[in-house]
Amino acid sequence: MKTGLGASTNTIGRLPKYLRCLQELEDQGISRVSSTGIAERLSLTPSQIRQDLAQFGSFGAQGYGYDVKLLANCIREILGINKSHNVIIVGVGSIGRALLTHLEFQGNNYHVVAGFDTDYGVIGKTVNDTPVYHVDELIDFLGEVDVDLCVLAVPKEHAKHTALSLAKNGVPAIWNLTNVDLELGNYDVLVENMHFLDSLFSLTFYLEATSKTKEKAFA
Amino acid sequence: MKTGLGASTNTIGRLPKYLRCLQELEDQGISRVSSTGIAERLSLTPSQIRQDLAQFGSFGAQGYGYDVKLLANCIREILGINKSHNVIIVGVGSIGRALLTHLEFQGNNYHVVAGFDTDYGVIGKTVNDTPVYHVDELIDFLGEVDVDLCVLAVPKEHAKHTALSLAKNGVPAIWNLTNVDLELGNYDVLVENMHFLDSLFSLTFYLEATSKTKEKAFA
DNA sequence: TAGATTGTTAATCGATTAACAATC
DNA sequence: TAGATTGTTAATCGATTAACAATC
Repeated sequence: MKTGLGASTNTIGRLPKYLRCLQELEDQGISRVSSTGIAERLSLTPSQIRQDLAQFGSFGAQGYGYDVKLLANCIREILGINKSHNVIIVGVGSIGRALLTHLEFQGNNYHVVAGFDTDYGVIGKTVNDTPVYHVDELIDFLGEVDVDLCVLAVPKEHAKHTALSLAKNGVPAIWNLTNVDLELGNYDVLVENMHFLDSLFSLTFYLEATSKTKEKAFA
Repeated sequence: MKTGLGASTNTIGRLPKYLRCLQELEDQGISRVSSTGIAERLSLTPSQIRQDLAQFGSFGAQGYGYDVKLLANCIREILGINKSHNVIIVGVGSIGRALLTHLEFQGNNYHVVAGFDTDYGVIGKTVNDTPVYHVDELIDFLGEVDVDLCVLAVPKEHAKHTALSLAKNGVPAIWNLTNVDLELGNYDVLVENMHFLDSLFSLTFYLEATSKTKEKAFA
C-alpha cells in the first residue's frame, strides 16, 4: 500500500521488528550482523531487509554488514522514537492501568503526562507516576499541554465520542485499543488500531485450517 | 504472502474487519449491504471485498448484495469462531486480568478453562469465573484437558521457556502478548503475536512523517 | 422490464526476490 | 589479494483493481 511517505506500510510495519531483533542481538553481546543474519532470525529474505532499509538510506558497509547499535539507532531515528513525545491515556481501567505499568513508555521517550477517567476510585491518584484526572478536565488540559498522542482505552460505548472530542481538540494521533472502528475521516488525526479480537480470530482461522489439513493426512 | 490454505494472509487479516463491520450494521438494524457499502465503511474497494470472499465461496446474490446476518455467520464459520475452543491463560498479571475481564471470550465461543500464575495473591482464586492455578500444575493440566489455545501474558523474562513448555506439551496455538519474539520453529505450534510496541512505533512514524510534511507546507 | 450487483476473468500495479557490480 | 556483503537494478511474483457477463 502506498503511503506517500516514501515507504510502504509493509516496510514501516517491519521496522519495529528489525529494531526488536537488533535489541536482542545487542543483549546477547553481538555487535555486528549481516542482512542474512537478520533475515534468518526473522524468517525473511536478506533482499527484503536491504530493500526496506534502502528506502531510508545506507546504513551498512560492503563486505562487513551492519553495526548492531548503529543500525538500531538509525531505525529509532527513522521511526521517530528518538524524539520525546507527550502522551495521555484516556480510560484508566484495567487495560489502561496494565499498559501504564507494563509497557515501556518511558524507555522509548514517551512521557505519559496524564490519565483521564470517570471513576473516582482512580481520579486524583497516580498510576505509575502518572496523575489521573476526571475526563471533564480533558479539553482544558489539551488547551494547556501539547499532547502528541493519546492512548484510547475507554469502554466500547464511549469510544466514538471520546475519539471525536480528541480529534476536535487537536490531538494528532490516537492509539485505539477499544476494539471499535473509529470514523474520523473528516478530521486531521492519525488512528492506529490495536484490535485484540482481530488477532485472536486470525489465529483461530489458522488453527482450524491446520487441524483440517491434519485430518486429511490421516484419512 | 502465501499460506498454502487457499487464502493470503492479507485476505485472512481482513475477514475480522468485515465481521466487525457487519456486526455494526446489524446493531444499526441494517439487514442488507452491498460490497460497495462495506467498502465505503472500511475505505477499501468493492472489488477487494468480492475477491476476498470469493476465496471461500459465494455468499451474496446478484442485484441484491449480501444479507448482513447471513454473511456475518458465513465469516464466523470461515474463521472457525462458530466452533467452541478451550483456552488457558498463562500469566494472570494486570494484562492477563484485563483481558479476562474485558475481552469477549465467552461471546465468541472461547471457554477460558484455567489461568496459571506464580503469584499466590491470585492462585486459588477465580478471575471472571476462571480458576487460577500455580504454573507448576500447568503440564499436568495439559495432560488432562484438551487445550486449543493459550494466551501468553507472562513477564518478558519468562516468555521463551514458558512458550517452549507449552509447545512441548501439545498446545497447538499460542497468542503471544509478551512483546518478545518466540523461537519455536522446531515445534508444531502456531504463534500469533500482539506486539503492542510495534503498533505504537508505527503510529509514531506516521506522526513524525506527517508533521515533517506540514513543516514543508509552511516553509 | 430496467437497474443493481454479484462472481469471475483480465489488466494493472506494487512488493518481493534474484542477480550483480561496487567495494570494504 | 580473496571473500564477504552491501546497495541497487532487473525479473518475478502476487495482490489489487477494473471490467463485464450473468442474473436476481
